[in-house]
Amino acid sequence: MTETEHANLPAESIRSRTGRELRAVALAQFASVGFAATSLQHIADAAGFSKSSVLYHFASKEAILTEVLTPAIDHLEKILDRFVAEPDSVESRKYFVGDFIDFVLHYRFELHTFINQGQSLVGIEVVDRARALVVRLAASICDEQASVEDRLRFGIALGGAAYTLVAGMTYLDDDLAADDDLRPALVTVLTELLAPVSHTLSRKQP
Amino acid sequence: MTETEHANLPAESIRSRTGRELRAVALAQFASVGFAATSLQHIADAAGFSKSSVLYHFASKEAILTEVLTPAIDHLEKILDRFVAEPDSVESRKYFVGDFIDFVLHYRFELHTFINQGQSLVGIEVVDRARALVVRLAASICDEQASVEDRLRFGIALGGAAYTLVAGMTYLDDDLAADDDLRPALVTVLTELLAPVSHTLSRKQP
DNA sequence: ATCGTAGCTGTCCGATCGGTCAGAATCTGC
DNA sequence: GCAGATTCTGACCGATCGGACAGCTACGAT
Repeated sequence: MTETEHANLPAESIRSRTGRELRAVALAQFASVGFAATSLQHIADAAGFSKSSVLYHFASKEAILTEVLTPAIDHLEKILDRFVAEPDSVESRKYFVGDFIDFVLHYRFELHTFINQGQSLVGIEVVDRARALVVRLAASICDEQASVEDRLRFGIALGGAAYTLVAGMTYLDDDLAADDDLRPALVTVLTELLAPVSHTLSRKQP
Repeated sequence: MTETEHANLPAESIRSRTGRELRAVALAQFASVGFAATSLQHIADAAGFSKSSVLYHFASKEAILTEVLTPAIDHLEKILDRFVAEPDSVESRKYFVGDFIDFVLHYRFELHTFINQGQSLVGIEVVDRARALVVRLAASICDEQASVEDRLRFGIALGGAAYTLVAGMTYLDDDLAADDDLRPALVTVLTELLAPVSHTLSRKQP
């Protein structure tokens, strides 16, 4: 954002600025140490506010999670809807993989949160919605007669991508890489992983 | 275990039987809902004992985690030691992937626990030991000049396998498959994922 | 029968947690 | 400047947590 652009924008309200900061801090903590291990006090401390201030802006801890995850889940739903609306083809597969990778790169922390903690967060509406989307995603990539290997390929692609962009970063000496470097590599690896699966697909879940 | 074998074994002591049951229940819960979200009371309820009984058998919650994870980490260390002790070759790689897959299949819940919750459990000695092993594993598969794609391949292989055998099972209609079916599929997929990496390796970490 | 020990339990404790609420501080529009 | 609204805060609450500890029961050895 250049100085010129800044001058043309309305000043951000305190409420939306504080809310934005709190959401960012919360998401980072949910993704790194988990929802259960993230306390409101930790979020408050990391953002430089009081716990009461956190609760002024969000009705509850769960409400924070909902606000933090909803944009990602909305987006996933959108690209999945588009994918299943088209007749299955190598082209539509390819297009979807591209969409999915952009999604993963953009919403890596959200993805990591609901993928790796989904089981402990069952019953929370936004997480249940995410889980339903994953089931639908699985069904659109692997049909009911999918082989063990196909299912593994899907699971490894999804879980591996979710893991390696977030948790995996803590195991390597450096940050993983810039998105510009990651994207082509992800395309290569995920395309390769899922390529055999595409040859066995007989139908797509609507 | 046949009846004959049973007759030749000393009766299991109450202590070791109770301890075994508690460990099994704890591991299942640590892997499914996470360490932080698993309470001693939950473990006790699931195993049919009181919380005090849990603490009679284990000094603390952390002590349970240590006892539960140590066998897996010992085993991972062993196969990794063996791998790095040999000169790098396609053969030793192949052998290691086989060892690793057996490890993953046998210790899937332990792996899932320390892979996906490592960050929230930093500072716990057994987890730090596991994390150090993963760093060492990464270094033995990817050298310092590893490409972005190689690192991704490693991360997706590790994180994906850890995820799909545990959490991934909750997203599919059925249990994934028997180990006899899983193993060859894992060999295929992980070998394929890591095959390009093997061609770029220049040295192994001792 | 008696004693010591293993195994188990309920009660209690201090700490932490998510959340409530009243009040103070700051901001905004007139 | 003033009043009202917004934002922020500290004190407090009940619930849950990991863990300490005393006490009970059952069992095996003498």
